[in-house]
Amino acid sequence: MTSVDEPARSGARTRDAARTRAEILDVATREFARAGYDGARVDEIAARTRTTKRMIYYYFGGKERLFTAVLERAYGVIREAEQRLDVDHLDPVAAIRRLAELTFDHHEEHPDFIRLVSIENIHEAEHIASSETLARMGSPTLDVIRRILAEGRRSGLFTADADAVDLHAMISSFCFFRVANRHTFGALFGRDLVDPARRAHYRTMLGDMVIAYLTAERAQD
Amino acid sequence: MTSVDEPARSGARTRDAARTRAEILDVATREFARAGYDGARVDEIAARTRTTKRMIYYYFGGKERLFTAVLERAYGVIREAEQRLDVDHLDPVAAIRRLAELTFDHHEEHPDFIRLVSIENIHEAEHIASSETLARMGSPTLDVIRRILAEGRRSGLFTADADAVDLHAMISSFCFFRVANRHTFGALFGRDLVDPARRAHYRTMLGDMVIAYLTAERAQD
DNA sequence: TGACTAACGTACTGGTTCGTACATTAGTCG
DNA sequence: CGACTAATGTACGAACCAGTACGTTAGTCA
Repeated sequence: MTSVDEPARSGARTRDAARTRAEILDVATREFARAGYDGARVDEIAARTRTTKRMIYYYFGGKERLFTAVLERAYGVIREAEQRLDVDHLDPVAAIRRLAELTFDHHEEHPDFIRLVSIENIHEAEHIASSETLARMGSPTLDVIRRILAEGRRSGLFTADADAVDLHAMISSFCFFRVANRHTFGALFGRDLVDPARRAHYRTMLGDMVIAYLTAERAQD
Repeated sequence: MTSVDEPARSGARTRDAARTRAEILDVATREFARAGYDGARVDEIAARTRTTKRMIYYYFGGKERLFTAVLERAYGVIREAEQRLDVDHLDPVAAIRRLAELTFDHHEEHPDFIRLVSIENIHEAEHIASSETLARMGSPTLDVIRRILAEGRRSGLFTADADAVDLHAMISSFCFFRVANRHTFGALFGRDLVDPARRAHYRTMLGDMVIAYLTAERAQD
């Protein structure tokens, strides 16, 4: 999540539309992630920016559309990270592991993003549905997974029945749950899934799980 | 989720504390699951029961404590299902599969429960933390998993490095994500994870994944 | 440099929503 | 059967909160 520049030359208030917009988005991301859509307060967002509530309506047109803009930017960040990934030089096993680790790392580093996705699901993805930006934004990862799976199957390493979208769901499940549900899981089972001391363990476990699934022999359905 | 009895003998309004309480809980479960904690409306819950808002405060003392009561009952339902499970007669591989399928089925059949857990995580499990009922309520599943893993290791079927809590997290991840994130996942990747036509596929995939992980050979850490 | 517009601020409103004060009735037990 | 209490209903208030009407200033370009 790109953050806003410094106070813009020594105290003197300057007009800067881009900066104001970005600052509102930054603060709104935190506020929506903190309290959910209905729990978030437009006044609170305004108070934490150097501008006023009026500007939120001026630039975004309302709470609903502000939330949509927040989502668009948050998804944009992970899409960028995915596009930067290069696994063409790796063998299929290492490539899948690398890809899974990218998701693992991104989710861990962006808990606000995870919370926003949870919130958006409570609202049945209505904001995504109404966003052209998000509709157009495909997933580079899916193409990468497809290429790796094809190569893995060709070389006889992977079983034939794995689907790219399913595999993406499998990887995301583990990474998402660990961050999204750490509070209830911790409270009920007494284990902090995001404890730094166990980070490497879970990162390895994820790769082991995916590779085991892809390389296991099993009856075809 | 046990539902409330029929209109209580032919129209005539009778006083029945247990029934009123249960009816409020039923309706509140739906309302909180529908809209989240802050999105839920106490007036709306009252309107959908045969009693009034006054009763909600009379029995539960407030919105916050009503939500806690809703959580307690929802968790109680899955704990009951877990306790009914009997896998002692199965071999370790079949037993783990059966256990995973129980979670899979329960999550699919109780989307409201999944939503409540998501909502509770947004609120950082504060209601669970304040509930003695939930604190006392351990997880029977964990004991079952421990027994199966021990048996699996002893017979040489399973690798030594699998932990019961981790395995529970792995199974829950997949089952939870599929239901909780179906909206955003569907909107972004064009696949409905809860499509009945794919139900058997994902149910098998879950078992395959877990068994593959448990039976794979890998370097010890 | 003056006019024009994008960017910004203040103050307010109308509706909503949690919670409660007050009044009432059904069941029960001595 | 009369008194007592658990259970229930009505009406209202006070705070909150999304959104806006109205007014002002900074930058820019002819």
